[in-house]
Amino acid sequence: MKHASDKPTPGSRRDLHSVTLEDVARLAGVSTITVSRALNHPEKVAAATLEKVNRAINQTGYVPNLLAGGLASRRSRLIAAIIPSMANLVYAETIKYFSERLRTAGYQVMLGESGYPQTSEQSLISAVLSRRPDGILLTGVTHSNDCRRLLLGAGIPLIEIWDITPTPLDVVVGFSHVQVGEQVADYLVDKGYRRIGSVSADDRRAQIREKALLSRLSQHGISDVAVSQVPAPTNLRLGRDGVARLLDAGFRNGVVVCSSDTLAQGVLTEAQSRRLSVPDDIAIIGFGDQSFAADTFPALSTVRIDRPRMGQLAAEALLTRMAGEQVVEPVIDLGFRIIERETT
Amino acid sequence: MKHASDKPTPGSRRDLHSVTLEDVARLAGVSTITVSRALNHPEKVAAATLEKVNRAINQTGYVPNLLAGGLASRRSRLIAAIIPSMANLVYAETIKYFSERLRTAGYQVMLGESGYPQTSEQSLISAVLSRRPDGILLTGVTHSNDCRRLLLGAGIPLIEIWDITPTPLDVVVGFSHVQVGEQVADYLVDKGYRRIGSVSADDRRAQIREKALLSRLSQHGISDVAVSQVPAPTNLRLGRDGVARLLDAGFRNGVVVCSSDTLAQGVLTEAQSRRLSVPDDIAIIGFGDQSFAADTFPALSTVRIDRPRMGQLAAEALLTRMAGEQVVEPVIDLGFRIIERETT
DNA sequence: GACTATAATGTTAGCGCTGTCATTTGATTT
DNA sequence: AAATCAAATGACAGCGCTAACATTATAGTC
Repeated sequence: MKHASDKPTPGSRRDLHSVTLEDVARLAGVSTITVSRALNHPEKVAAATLEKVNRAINQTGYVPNLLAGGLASRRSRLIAAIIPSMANLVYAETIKYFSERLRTAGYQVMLGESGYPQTSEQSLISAVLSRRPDGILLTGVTHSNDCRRLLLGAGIPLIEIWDITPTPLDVVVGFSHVQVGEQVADYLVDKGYRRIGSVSADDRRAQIREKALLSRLSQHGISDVAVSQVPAPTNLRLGRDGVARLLDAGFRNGVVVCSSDTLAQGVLTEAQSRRLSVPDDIAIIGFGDQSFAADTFPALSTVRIDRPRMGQLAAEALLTRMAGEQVVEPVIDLGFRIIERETT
Repeated sequence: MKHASDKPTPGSRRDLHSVTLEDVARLAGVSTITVSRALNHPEKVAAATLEKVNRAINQTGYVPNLLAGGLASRRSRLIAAIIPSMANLVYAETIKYFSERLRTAGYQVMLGESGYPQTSEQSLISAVLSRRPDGILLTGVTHSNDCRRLLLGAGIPLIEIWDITPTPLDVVVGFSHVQVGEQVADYLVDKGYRRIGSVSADDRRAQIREKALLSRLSQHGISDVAVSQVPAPTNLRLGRDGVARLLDAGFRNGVVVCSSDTLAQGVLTEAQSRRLSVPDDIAIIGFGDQSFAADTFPALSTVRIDRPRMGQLAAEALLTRMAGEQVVEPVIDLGFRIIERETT
């Protein structure tokens, strides 16, 4: 028997929340299923009944229990989004648009961070799946075999983003990091740069871009590229330190390719602190076109990814798949654009 | 009997996941409750049985269903954290430490963003409560009456952060924004500054700091403070524009107080673009001591909030409350520290 | 060796909701 | 007026799990 103490102290196990559908139904003088319908399929309920039910809901302060609802209907209305890190705004923006679209469709997005080395991606995915999400958004296209098995086994729609692959688990929305590296190489050579340096994070996609950059540069006859690797996640300090190594080794009058705008801003800062003129003494190109890139001084040249669109398209694709339909084009290449501003 | 088609197409409604406790129990030759115990209270199960069960779990690829578990046990092992915006790294870091601690205790943290004007905080909280979290972290201490009612009615532990109040809903971990404003005023006056400007976001806590700043300054006999308000969330551009208004109105040889480090970085950038020397022509102080603050050029003076500690203490308090215990000190003032670097 | 304490496991009854199918009601048709 | 149909509502079972109690096996006591 639940026993009420005088004060509804939060944390007391006496679940004030246990206003259930049944309580509402009783008050409204209808059956529980009618209340359920009033909530989930109001069009199937007579207007007068609907009103009675709504009044009862307000009176009781009823808050539906989606654990129960999800269990019964096998639809949790939960979407899991797995990103490397919340601390990287590059992902945050995609997720923002993704969530926004899904929220309007009645889903809640739950975030999972895969960037923690302590917990394996495998156990993250397990934890996430135990909430029985209706769909999953994954950042990146590389997954261990165990993860693939888990994910595929869940039998729910899977969207991969931030990369592209001819063989997605289900649907992929992204762009080619190889192409980014190559086009940046072409762009820089085209602009007349011959001395080229790279400050790049050690994460997989940054490495792919760098590798593609280097290989394309060597096709252009440039093979003595100064490379400085820094650990992900990136920050101003890492950019400064990364370019400092290059500079201290004599790098000058060239362009530094950075694997993120944050790194690029660090490079810019270091250049300023050494009274180097940008882009004359040292040119810089970033990656991501984050909001601050246009507003640094001088304004940062970078590679623009349409992150809002990535989030929206991912959401649309997921919605389509969750409706049980096939997506017309399961591999969506968003492309990218080199934005020339003042640092190159 | 589950029937596998050739390809386990994700999205097909045939729930491959429906490996249940019962399947595992049958395979292991025990009852379902024993499997449940092996998972949740392994110390109560004989070692040999535990091994049998684990083998069966691996063989079947069983993934627990926390919707069912949560419904039955009335413990979802879910914590909701409500922050104004993911896009603000100031919150992200607190949340990071908060989540980390809770993860080790077996909880998952679900994020909710309250910063979206479209959806009311009220409906956000409703949505969140419908997942029956075991606890909630709230950013800020100001809530509408409806929200208070909802939150208190949920009967779960509530932690408020990023501010302080003598009357928390349950437990609050934060610091006094009024004190920040006052101490910054004292510090600047003490340093000899007499011309003072403010570039501040229009969010509640920033406004409190600004108000306290102004009122303390006027106690010091300084009342002609140039104020420039910008909309939250802040970014570099807003900082530049905000200070530009001040500068264009003739502000010079003074210090600009910013409501965030991001804004301060924008001010710094604008100063650079105008070839103003910092701190001589214009001094700057930020707020937050985000990771980049120490690495700008010149390095940014700011107000340090111990965000990791805020997250950890919030987690500890929540854990204590969820264990049914009372927190010794329900109002935890973390304080803050003015960090003098090179811009003041 | 009968008796008690303890550890290990099982049985039963829901948790709060929704899918499915059944029933009732009133309107429409012929 | 009987037959037909759609709209509105309800009864019932069960989603997958665990709390609470019941039972059985094992060890410890005198």
